[in-house]
Amino acid sequence: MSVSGDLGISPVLLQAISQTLTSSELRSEKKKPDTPQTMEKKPQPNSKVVSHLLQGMNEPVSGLLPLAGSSEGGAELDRDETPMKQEEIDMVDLQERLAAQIASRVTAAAVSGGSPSTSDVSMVNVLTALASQHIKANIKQESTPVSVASQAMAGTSADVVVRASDNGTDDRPQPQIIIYYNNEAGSVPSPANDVIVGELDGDGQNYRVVMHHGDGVGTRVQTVSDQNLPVVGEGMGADAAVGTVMAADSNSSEGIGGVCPVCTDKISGYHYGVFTCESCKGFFKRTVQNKKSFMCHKQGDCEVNVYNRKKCPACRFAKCLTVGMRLEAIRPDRTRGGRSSYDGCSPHGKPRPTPLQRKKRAGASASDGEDQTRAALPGRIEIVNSEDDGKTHRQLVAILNHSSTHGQQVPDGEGQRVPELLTDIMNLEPLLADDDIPQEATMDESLGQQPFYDYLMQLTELRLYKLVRWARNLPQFGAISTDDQILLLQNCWSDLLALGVCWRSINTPAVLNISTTRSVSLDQAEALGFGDVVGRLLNITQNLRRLRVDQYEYVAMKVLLLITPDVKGLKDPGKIREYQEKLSEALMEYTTAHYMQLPSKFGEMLLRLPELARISFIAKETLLTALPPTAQSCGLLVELLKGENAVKD
DNA sequence: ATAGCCTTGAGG
DNA sequence: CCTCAAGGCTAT
Repeated sequence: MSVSGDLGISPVLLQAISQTLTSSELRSEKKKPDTPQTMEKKPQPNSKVVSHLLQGMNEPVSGLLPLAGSSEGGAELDRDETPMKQEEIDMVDLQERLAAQIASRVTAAAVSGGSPSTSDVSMVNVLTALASQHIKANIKQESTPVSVASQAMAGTSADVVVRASDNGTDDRPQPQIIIYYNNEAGSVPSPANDVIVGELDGDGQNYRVVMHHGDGVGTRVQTVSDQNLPVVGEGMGADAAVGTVMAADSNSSEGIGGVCPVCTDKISGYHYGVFTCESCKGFFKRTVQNKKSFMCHKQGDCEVNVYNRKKCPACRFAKCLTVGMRLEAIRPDRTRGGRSSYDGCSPHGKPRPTPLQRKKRAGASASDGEDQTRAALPGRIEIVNSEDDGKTHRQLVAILNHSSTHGQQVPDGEGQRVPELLTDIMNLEPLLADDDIPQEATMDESLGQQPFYDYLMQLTELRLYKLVRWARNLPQFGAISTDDQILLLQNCWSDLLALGVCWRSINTPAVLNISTTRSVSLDQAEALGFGDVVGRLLNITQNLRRLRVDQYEYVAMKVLLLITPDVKGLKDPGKIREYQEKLSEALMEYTTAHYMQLPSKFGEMLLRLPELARISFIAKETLLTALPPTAQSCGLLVELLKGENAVKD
C-alpha cells in the first residue's frame, strides 16, 4: 500500500485528528510534556467531526469516571489539572486508543511535512464514527420504555416458560413481565416472587423490568437489594456492555452485592477483571482452561440470565468477553494463590505488580498497558421491534441459522482432533454474531439505490466495530503492538466483511445474503451497478460450497486474511509471520485430517484469499463512485473509502 | 457440565 | 497476619 503523495486530507479532518490526539495524550501520557506540535495544533471543537470525536467518543468514557468533565473545551483543562490515574486510563476503550494511535502518527507526519497514509486518517474517522453512532443508538434505546419492554419480553419470557414447565414448546402461559418506570431506583416494589430482569436509567427516569411469577414457579427467586443495579436489559447487546462498565467502574466499590453483568446472579467477587457471580467465574475458567468451543444454535444473540445461562454457552462466553472478562487472567500454569498482574486485575486503585514476576507469562498478551478488552461500546444496534422485522424473511433466517451451525456437522464427530488454535478462534465467533439495523420497510421490491447504499454503509460500520472487537480478542493478536494491530485491521477489514457475506450465503446458491433481512440476486445487483462485485462474491461462495468449507476452516481463513506480515509499515512482521505460519499449519492439519478425500482443499481455500482482496477492492471503488456526493449520513466511512481509493490509485 | 465451597499464596 | 483472586474439588 502506497502513501498518497500530497496530504489528501481535508483541513477539517486534520483538525479532528489533532483533536483526538490532544485529548488522548492528555489522558494517557500525562507524565510527558506535550510535544510542541500538538500544542500548536490544539483546536477548538468547531467542526462536525470534532464534535463527533468529543461527544461521541470521549464523553461516554469520561462519563464513567470520577473525573468526568464536560465534553466541550473545558474538559481539556479539567483533565490537565487532574491527571488521570492509571486504572482510569485502563478503562479507555479500544476504539479510542486505536484512534489516538493513528491520529498520533498522522498528525506527526502532517506537522513534519511527511505524508500520512490516507487510510490512517480514515481509520480514525471510522472508529470515531462507530463509537458515536453506537453510543447514540444506545442512549436512544435506553430512554424508550417501549423498546425496553419488548426486548425484555422477547428475550426472557420464552426461557422462563421452558424452565418453569419443563416443556420445550413456546405456547404455554408465560410469566408476567412488568415494566415500572418513572420511579426512583429502589422505590419499585419487588415481592418475593419477582425477579428484576433489568433496570435502566434514561433521561432522568428509571425503568425497572420485573418478571413476576405468580406461584413462584422459578426454581430460584432472585432478590436484588435496592442499590444501583447495572443494566441487564438485553442479551449480550449494547445495554449489557455499557451497563457492565458502569457496574465495574463507577460502582466498583459496591460491586459485591450487585448483580453479575453476565447472568444477573449475585456477585461473589472480582473475577478475571470483572465483578461476576461464582458460576460465571467458574464457567469462564472452564471454558478457557479446557479450550472449549461453543456454537450458538440461534443467531448468537441469546439472552443470558440466571435461568437460562446454561442453555447457550456460546452466548454466555461471548457475553463474558463483552463485559470485559480477561482471557489473560486464566493462568496457563494453573498456579494457585497469589496475585495476578494483568491490567485490570484489581477492581480499584491498586498498583499493578511489577512485570518481573511475570516470567512465566511471557506468552500472555497484556504486558504493555494495552488494556482494551473492556469494550465500553455497545456491540450492536438493536432492532427495536425485532419480532416484526424477520416476518418477511423467516425462510432466509432459517437458512442462515442453518449455515451458522454448519461447522458443527463436520468436526469432532469422528474423534478427530481440532487444533486448539482453531477452537480458540471459533470461541470468538459469537462476537461477530449477526446483527441487522433498522431499515425502512419498503426496500424489498423497489430497490431505490440511495436507501440501499445507506443501509449498506450503516451495516458496514456496525460490522467494522465488531470486527475490531473480535480481532482484539483473537489468540495472540493482543501480543502484537497496537500500531501493528491497526495496520492489519486497516489492511483487511473489507476482505473480512466480504468473506463474511460469502459465508452467510453458502446455502443459498445464486443469492447473496447481505444480512439476515437483506439478500441480493445477481440481477438485482446488476441493476444497482454492483453486478461485478456480487458475481465475484457468488463465485467465492460457490467455491466455499464446492470445497465443503466448514466453520473451523472459515474462521481460520478469516484470521489468515488478518494476519498478513506483508502489510507495509509493520513494526514486527516477524511475529506476525510466525503467527501466520502457526495458523496455516493448524488449518492444514485440520483440513488434511478431516477431508482426506479432498487433498487439494487446503490449497484451494488459500487460493480464494487473493480473489477476496480483489473483490473487496472493487467493492470499495464501486461504493465510492456510486455514492452520491451528499451521503453525509456515513460521511466518515465515506472518508475511509476515499482514503483507500487514493492510496491504491 | 455446572456451581457452590474450599485451598492457595503473593502482596499489603 | 489478613485479603482476595486465582485454581481445585465435588455433589448435583
